Amino acid sequence: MATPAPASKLDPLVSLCKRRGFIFQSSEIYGGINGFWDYGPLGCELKSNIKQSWWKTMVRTREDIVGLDATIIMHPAIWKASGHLDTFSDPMSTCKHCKKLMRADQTWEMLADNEFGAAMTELHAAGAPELGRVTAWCKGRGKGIAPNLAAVRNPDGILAVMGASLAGATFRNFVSLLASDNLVTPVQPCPYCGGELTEPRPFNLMFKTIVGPVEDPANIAYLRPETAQAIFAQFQNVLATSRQSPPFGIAQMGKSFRNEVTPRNYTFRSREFEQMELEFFIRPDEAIELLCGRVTTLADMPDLTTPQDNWGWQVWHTYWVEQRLAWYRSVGLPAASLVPYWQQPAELAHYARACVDIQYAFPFGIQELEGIAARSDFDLTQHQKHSGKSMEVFDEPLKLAAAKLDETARTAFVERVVADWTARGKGADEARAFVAKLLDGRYIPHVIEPSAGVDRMALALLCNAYAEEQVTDDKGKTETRTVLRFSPLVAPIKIAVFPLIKNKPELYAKAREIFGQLQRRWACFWDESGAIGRRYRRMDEAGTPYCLTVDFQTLEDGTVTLRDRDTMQQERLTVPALKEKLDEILLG
RNA sequence: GCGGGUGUAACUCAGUUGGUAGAGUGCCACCUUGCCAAGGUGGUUGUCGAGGGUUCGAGUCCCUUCGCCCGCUCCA
Repeated sequence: MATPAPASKLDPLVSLCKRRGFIFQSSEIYGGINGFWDYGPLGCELKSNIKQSWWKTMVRTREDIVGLDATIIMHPAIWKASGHLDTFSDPMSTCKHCKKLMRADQTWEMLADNEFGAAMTELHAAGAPELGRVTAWCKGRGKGIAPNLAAVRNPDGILAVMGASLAGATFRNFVSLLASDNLVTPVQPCPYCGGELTEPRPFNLMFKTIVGPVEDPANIAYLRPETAQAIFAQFQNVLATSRQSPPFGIAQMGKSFRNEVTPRNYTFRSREFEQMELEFFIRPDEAIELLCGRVTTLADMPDLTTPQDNWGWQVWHTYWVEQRLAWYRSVGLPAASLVPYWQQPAELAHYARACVDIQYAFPFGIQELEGIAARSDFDLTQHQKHSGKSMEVFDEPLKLAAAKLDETARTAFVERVVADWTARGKGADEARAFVAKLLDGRYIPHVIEPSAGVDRMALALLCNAYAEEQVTDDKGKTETRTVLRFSPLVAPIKIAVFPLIKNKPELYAKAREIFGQLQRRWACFWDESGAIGRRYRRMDEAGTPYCLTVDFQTLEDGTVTLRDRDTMQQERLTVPALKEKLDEILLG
């Protein structure tokens, strides 16, 4: 009867993370709090290295992306405009029988779409439903289709009493009565099994707070559920001050908050988490056509290494997928562990033209690290509508290009765009207004959004790095060596410095001197206690790629030994040579 | 939110029919040590997840609650 709990595949890693100081449970001394995690001494270095690498790759080493650091709490209207206030706060119901959770406002629609609903419609359509037919169905097919419907569970008892009230009932009332155990109060039926649904409960996935000391509903604000909206809200300010114009991007890292229904899988789905997001603003394809004559699409098999003026949104989107994959590889996730997933058209949000998830093969399943969405001009348009402020850019080259068109070419272009838009289900008036602006050099930029999770990346790196290996010593004794094989680029500690023996003052002093030098460049760790082998193994568990040991030969010729974490081999080299070597490796 | 499992030292775990908590590892100090969890000596650690109840007495039995893990919903 007592089935043993299946062990989590993450358990050994969770244990190591606590033991070595990577990750602790938040508020542990008070019993913890669900969905929140703290990063200890090694964990915060790891996270910091991830973020630094991202920032360097995305912002510092590019001329077309600039940074932003916006607040976590913003004007609540932002979340109205973005759609979060509506989509993040659906009332939900749970079926008391089959335990499924669903949006309360969709239960009737779901019912209408399935076999259960069809059967109900048929029975109800008889006008004044005949008890006999209803009873027959409940005793027959109903058992398979809606096993938890009250009338199916107790057809004779319930239906006998209920006959009168069923006559003349509306469809919903009819079904609701059949779902009712007490025969009187209609209950919401579960579209999956006919069971009774709970009262709709508000499910707000956004954290609410109050701005100012007065606890008044008028002062309600939200902790941001994503960092990206601030980028849109500050779009015009950045545009005006950064001397950038599309194509260009705005990058931001920071905390976000979601009241997740089920925080699970260690830090993977946390309620407070950190994101690294880019909004890369591009010209609409119609503008590219005016500027370059035609739009480059994936069908042209473009070279994706260097951005080109004639790229359309599709090429930009794929470019960013490639760029992001390259970054994951560069910080140590093997290409084979990364699984890009192209969302099917039916899965896309209504505003998205394409979305690729970059997934990692976690021990608990293949899960998303980053989503790269082509969001068209949806977000900026929303903010323009809600704020009343223009989100357009003025594009001088575009205006000049448009001015060169003669009357026939101009008309042809307009008609082509209108035809294209109406074919995609948009209004002709809307299309004409867009073209008119475009010919004047004005448009709302489209956007490609690579949005990555810092904590998820940290977890992926930990999972990827974790290894237990069997090592056999000189005496033939075999034991397990636990090692975190981080790329040196993200390793919390880059190099540890040991005096071979601590009770020889000259040796000790020399080691301290070298440690002092190295510390100015990299995250270093000093360890003088215990045998040398033990110190090496301690650093293996911390994922430190190099250990430097100062011995008696150091005093003679200035060389030290450098021990490699992965091969456990040593090489002897001078301190300047070592600095050069590490610089080469750690510059990335 | 629902169901199942689980919670004892920093980590891994033992703890009998209820009788007042232990092992290994780690960690710290000293000695020893010329390079892979070496040896010796000494030391350190617990609201037994929390709260309540039953009892003369609860880590152990009952109730409540919280966290974690495993399954249903979410997508950074």
